[in-house]
Amino acid sequence: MHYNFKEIEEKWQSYWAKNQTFKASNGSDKPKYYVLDMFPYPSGAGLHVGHPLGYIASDIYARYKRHKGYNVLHPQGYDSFGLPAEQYAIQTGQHPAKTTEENIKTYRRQLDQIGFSFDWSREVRTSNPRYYKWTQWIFIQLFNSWYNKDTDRAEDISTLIYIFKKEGNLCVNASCDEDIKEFTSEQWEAFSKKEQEEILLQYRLTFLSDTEVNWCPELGTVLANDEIINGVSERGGHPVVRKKMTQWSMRISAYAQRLLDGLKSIDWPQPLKDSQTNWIGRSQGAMVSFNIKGHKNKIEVFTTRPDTIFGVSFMTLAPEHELVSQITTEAQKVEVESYIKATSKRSERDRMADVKTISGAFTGAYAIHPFSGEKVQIWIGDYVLAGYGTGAVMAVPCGDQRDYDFAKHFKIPIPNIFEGVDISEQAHTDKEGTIITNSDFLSGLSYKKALKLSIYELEKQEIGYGKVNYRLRDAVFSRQRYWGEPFPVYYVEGMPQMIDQTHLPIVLPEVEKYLPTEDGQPPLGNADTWAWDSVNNKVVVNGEINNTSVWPLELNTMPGWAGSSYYFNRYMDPHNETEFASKESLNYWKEVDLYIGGSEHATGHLLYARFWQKFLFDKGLVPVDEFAKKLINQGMILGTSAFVFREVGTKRFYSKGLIKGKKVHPIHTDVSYVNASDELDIEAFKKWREEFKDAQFITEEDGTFKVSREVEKMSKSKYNVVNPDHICSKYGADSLRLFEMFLGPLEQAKPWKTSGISGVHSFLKKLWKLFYNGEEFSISDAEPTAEELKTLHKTIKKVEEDIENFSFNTSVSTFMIAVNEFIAQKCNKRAILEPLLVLISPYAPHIAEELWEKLGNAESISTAPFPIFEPQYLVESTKNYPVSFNGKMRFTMELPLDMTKDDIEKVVLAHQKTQVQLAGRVPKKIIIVPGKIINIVG
RNA sequence: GCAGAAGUGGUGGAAUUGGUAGACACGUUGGACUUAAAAUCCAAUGGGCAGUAAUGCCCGUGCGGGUUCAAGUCCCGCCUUCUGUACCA
Repeated sequence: MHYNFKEIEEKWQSYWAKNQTFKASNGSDKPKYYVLDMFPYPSGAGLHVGHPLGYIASDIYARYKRHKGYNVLHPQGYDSFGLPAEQYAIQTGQHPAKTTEENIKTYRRQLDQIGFSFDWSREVRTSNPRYYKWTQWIFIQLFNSWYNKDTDRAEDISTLIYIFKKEGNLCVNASCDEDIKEFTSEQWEAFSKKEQEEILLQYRLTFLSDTEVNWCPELGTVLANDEIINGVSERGGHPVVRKKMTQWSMRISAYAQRLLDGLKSIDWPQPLKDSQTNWIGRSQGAMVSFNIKGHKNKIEVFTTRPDTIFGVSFMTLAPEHELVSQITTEAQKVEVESYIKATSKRSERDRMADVKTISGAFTGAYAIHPFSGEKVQIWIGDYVLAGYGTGAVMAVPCGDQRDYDFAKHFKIPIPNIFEGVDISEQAHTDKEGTIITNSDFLSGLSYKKALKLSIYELEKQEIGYGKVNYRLRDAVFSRQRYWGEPFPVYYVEGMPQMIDQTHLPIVLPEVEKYLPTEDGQPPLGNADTWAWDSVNNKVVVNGEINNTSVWPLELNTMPGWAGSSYYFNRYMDPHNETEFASKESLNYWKEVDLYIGGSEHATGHLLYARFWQKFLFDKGLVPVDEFAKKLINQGMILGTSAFVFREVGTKRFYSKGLIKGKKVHPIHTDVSYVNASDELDIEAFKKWREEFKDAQFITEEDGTFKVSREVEKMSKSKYNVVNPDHICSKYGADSLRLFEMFLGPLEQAKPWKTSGISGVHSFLKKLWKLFYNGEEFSISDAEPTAEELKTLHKTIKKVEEDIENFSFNTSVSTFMIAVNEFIAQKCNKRAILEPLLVLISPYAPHIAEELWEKLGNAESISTAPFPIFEPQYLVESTKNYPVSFNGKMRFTMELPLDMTKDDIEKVVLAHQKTQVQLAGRVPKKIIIVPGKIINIVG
């Protein structure tokens, strides 16, 4: 009977669904294991073969852990809020919920046909009100919290109010806004309710503020830094400008140090940790304030090199710096203003693209060096960024290349403060091994000592203080979009009020149009029923707004990362209506043991999720402060594009071998019209491209027309997308699963070539045939031979090691070797093939279930115990030694493993081939590593 | 510029602590079966040289050095590609 994968796969997929085979329970005698995939955004294009790669790997691991006796949680869901559904709604008027629902159906069908062992009873969708109720709830918790630096954790806002009442804010050490006024307890009590609210807002972990944001006019929304690539929007490639807006922000900066420290405790890929470390951007240094001659204002700067403070010969402010207009002298006014005008015109993108051109202007003002009292010129220049540090730098041209270039360009003096260092060509940026000179009390000191002493003196003379600075900015949390979580917020006299959590969820209102309103309000501004009745606690029509009991609701929605920042906790208890997850379920599952997903989320989702987890931990809402113990980034699957060559100016196409010397133009052709030997189906191509239906095709001598191949990112526009549906219907899900793993190491980017799938497909056919004698299912209960046991146990050993190391590609080879050997041994013994099926079952579960059932097992193979490796079957008595001469292997010799070195030496030297190799020479040295190698030197 | 990863046959890729480089596949070539095709099976397949042949020799893991009895693997110096990030004071 032949291997009918279609029938088998449908049969077992419905069996698993009907019997809820993979349903996990919150409690078991077995140890727990939580395997998670990054849940997908259900896009309209459906899945291509690149998407399931990580899901297959995690599924293999989850199934393996079940065989190993674990209670495995392996859920799946959808990150279903997002821009594409909204864009589609703008174009067609179709409600995003409907588009999303349809896309999810496609995704589910595609996922189901691959045979994943997901526990679908726990599915979550971020756009479902029953889910985003808890997203809104967490937002409220953040609003009601502040970060106490003394206890180094988030605390309830009531503890802050208590302190304010008791002693004002003078002794409060909090992560908060920078421009906070000091007040006493009496002053606090004297503030109006609104004033108190305004102050508290400066401390809350989510807060409203006027921030410079990345505004994308084309998309009509704000973008986060990680949504911008090279100065344009990640989605659509539209220009992005800076704009001031009142926005919700998340005080992630409060957690900067803990986010950094936490990286040490988690097993995540080093490149990913590095990019988070970079993104957080910790730098240690000092704040220094410089007095300005003739002004009472001071210029605050942050520097990592206070040890070089005597090398300061000028200061540079960002053109946007607030002091610029105040300090510029009459004489310099025209020059400074025209410079500011010129730089503000330059887009962010121009500034980034052009870092070589040096530009700036002198303000005419002077600062006073805090130690030497000398006059220091104050310049403005666009190499200083308004958004980093204080927007001003103390320039040390001898120690910083940008300062050096600026000084050279504007002929500003470059004093040298490094002993014995030549700075005539470039700045000296090395710290180690350099001695400071010409620096008053710092002269003669090394970098380390000078650094310490300079900070000590700054603090003693109250000129500055040591400080740690982070590049990490607070995260803007408002989006001017429709298809996102609404905020549980209404406004009373402009002050935000949280809706009581008992009234959640606040459900997204219906709108006529999904575009921003004509007066520039976000899309929710189009809603008629979007006001909060604070007496009856419900959403009512806008007409009822009376500013006494009915108030306007927030018009922004939350960003895409809101829903994905805690979903892994929700899977633990997804149907709970009273908590986002019960204490018991959280304490049982604790954290994700294995998380698989793409590295593109390094500084987005994976940072925000860690932030929320730490916050929830501080509030005692989750038991651990890192949500994923181990993380693996699966590599991208690339497409193998195909090109045909068209002669320029004609309708003639030339086969790949004939283009030499001709003027041809490559054109992408759809990869489905090309076979494994790179031959084009000309008729199919003509049909596909109407304009070429009468084109001429010049073939090779053998009559074939060959295309040229190139590896590129898999994308619709390159016609190189391979749909898993086609693979499943032609070869089956088990073949797809095996092949995706066989392509190469999980974490590596690798090209897809459909032709290779015949290898794994014929492997499955061979496996099937092991159980059949012609048409008859035939299995023997005879005792296995030593050879058969050896093959089985070396396979068990290798496969187990490979899975533990996530080396899935090599275990597929191991299966092939095993099956090839069993065929050679003509083995059809139950004692061998039954354990073999369990080994293969995580990879190719359908065929394994079918043969397992045919062997007479009543229960699904999915919880059958993993075979135990027994080393005794691999014990060898002899070794086929490679015999090398001067390191080059010449021949092999079969020798007993218990032979002594002396005996081996004697036998080898006596060997006739050894005599031939030596050709009369006497060996200088003989290296014998028992069980490994023999090397004769001489 | 900075950070990270990687360079092995025609292709994807194997190769515990340094110990027989190219496992396993794809592709290619030849053969068997077939009216034919598909499917299946068998054989060969890193490059070069010599030999009728068995076989033998030389060269080979990006490049140049080094350590070692022995290097894809370790050390030093380069080159190239990919990914991320970028005037971060």
